[in-house]
Amino acid sequence: MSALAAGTGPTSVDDVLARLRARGGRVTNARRQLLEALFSSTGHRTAEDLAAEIQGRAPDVHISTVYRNLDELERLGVVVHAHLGHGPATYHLSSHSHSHLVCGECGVAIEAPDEMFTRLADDAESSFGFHIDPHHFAVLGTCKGCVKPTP
Amino acid sequence: MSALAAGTGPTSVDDVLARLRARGGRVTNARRQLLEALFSSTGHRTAEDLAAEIQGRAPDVHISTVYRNLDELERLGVVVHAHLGHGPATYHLSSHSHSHLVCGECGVAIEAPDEMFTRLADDAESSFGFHIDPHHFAVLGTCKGCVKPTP
DNA sequence: ACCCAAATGCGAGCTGGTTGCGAGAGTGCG
DNA sequence: CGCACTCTCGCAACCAGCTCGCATTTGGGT
Repeated sequence: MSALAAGTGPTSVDDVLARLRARGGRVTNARRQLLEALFSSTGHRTAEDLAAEIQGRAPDVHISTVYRNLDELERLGVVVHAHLGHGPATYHLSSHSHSHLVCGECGVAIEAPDEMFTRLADDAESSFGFHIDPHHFAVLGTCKGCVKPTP
Repeated sequence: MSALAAGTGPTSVDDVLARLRARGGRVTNARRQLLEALFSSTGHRTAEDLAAEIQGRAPDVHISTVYRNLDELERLGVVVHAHLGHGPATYHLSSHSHSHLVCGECGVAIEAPDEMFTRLADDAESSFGFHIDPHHFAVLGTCKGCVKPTP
């Protein structure tokens, strides 16, 4: 672990809002709603998904506001986004960050332990001086259940 | 290597055109141009890029035709596409297939030897029964030159 | 209570790619 | 060679997933 979250583990909605305020930011309804949506689930959420949940409670929070705030929270180190395939990006709290194995057939996303990547990381470092971030893009492949898809 | 290209190493434009014809497909100018563009370079080409080259010689080949033919060639096993980051997909002959390490700062794409992924592949297989395809999505990270970007 | 920068809602715009359609052109067959 | 069959093409419209400009609203320090 290194540049990942640099001591920025977000612990609660209020914690993040405080940090936002400390930075000169403001605590708005849209932000509180977004953070509540993010803290209330552990999974991979798309922006649209989050917007839909928020709009259930606060109908005129616009999706562009959701994008802007996800961006802002990402700059703050509170959330990260990852690409799990051809579809939309998924967002989650940086404290839940991990790598993914995504099945190209059925789309299932397996959360892989980081240790699985340490040897690849070492190799890339020693061969190319390249420091990998395995969290951002999923590794494509075929899952157990799809390995024999043609009946 | 296994499902990758199943004996389908394309050797020349005419070889592929013959295979296309054998399948009930037709040999058209757009297809010949596309194949020539693909065979004449080794790098990562975007659809737009290929279209531009083709349009230099055959101006009314439409980009949608390029997309459709890239698709078709992919189904044939002649080309593959890979995602090297947030931008457009890149296409190349399946015989040039390889993995990539892409720098999130400067965008450079390093072609990584497949052996670098064998241990990750083994781990994923034994832990999850998951068969990885490291060619399709690049691994993000930071390259040698960008590792100390803040002066 | 006042003020003003920060944030919002809204719609238009952008990139990358897909699709429906009618016209046109390869290819097998006679 | 010429016909017919159907594959493919060019085109424009469309779609997803974001992003941006702008006028308006609002949080919060004083």
